[in-house]
Amino acid sequence: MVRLGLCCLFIDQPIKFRTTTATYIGKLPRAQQLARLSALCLANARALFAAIIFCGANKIGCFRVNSRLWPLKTHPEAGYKIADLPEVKEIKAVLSQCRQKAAELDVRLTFHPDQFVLLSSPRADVVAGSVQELDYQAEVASMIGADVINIHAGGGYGDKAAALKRMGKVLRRLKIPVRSRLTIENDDRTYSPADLLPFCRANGIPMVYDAHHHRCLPDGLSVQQATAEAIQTWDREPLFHISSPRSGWGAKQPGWHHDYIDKKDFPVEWRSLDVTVEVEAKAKELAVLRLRKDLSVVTPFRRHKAI
DNA sequence: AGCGGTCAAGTTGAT
DNA sequence: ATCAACTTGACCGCT
Repeated sequence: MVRLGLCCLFIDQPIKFRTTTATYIGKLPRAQQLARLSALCLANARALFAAIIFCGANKIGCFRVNSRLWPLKTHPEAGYKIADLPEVKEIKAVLSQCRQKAAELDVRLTFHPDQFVLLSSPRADVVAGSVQELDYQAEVASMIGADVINIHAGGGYGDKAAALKRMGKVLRRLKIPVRSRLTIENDDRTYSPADLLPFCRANGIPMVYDAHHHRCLPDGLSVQQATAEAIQTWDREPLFHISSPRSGWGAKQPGWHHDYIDKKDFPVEWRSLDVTVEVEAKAKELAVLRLRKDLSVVTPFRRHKAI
């Protein structure tokens, strides 16, 4: 019943996503920059195709796509349009194959923009950069058929209600490809499910429920309550996150991720649900495969609702 | 081939 | 003040 998801990388499979640095790219003439970036984008498109094949063959029903699939896409100097890359046709063709293969194998695709994407920041430049990054990820998401772009609510800035209000105003200005995919996840420091659920309901944003973060930042809601309320915010298959603490729940840093998932950390309330659970564990595909074995959950042939 | 230094970005909490 | 974490170590340049 539960669809397990793999996050971004492999440790055992020879599937690698490549990247570069702005410092290195900045030393090249523009034509060489674009040639280099083009090669990376094409290599990453092919790696994504291989990742989808692997997931399909191993009954991993979801794959989270690396934010750097197109490296430096929104960088102020090195940034580029995909149409400017010499191999744009090949890149688009492979990504189209990714979409088709993911649909055929029922591998759900998601994005999780990194920590710099903050719609609640009081700084206009931070919000503008965040929107640019979301536009980029939505461009790729549209090409490959990904239905989720999941972010955190950001910092508290000493006044969480004001921060959420700022984010609410930004939401109304997002373009459809971003807005229709955007989800918000509870984090382990600032925003609990109780903080986010009213906001998500009011704004029609699905909430990604992370049970590990919820344990790190409790709010009076039980796992069962948070689960039920999170599901209510979704108009398609809900998305949850699971991870285990590196050094136990009593450690100073329970938020740090372990290599694998301790099956006791997987909420029993989730076992019979039709949901996607992304596995955040450093052992990557090995952790997903071990967790499925531990849970004796077989990913069924069940399609999620695409956008 | 191996290894050390470096990498765009924001915010938080530990040290 | 610095650092590590965050969805993730990868890459360049020197030896």
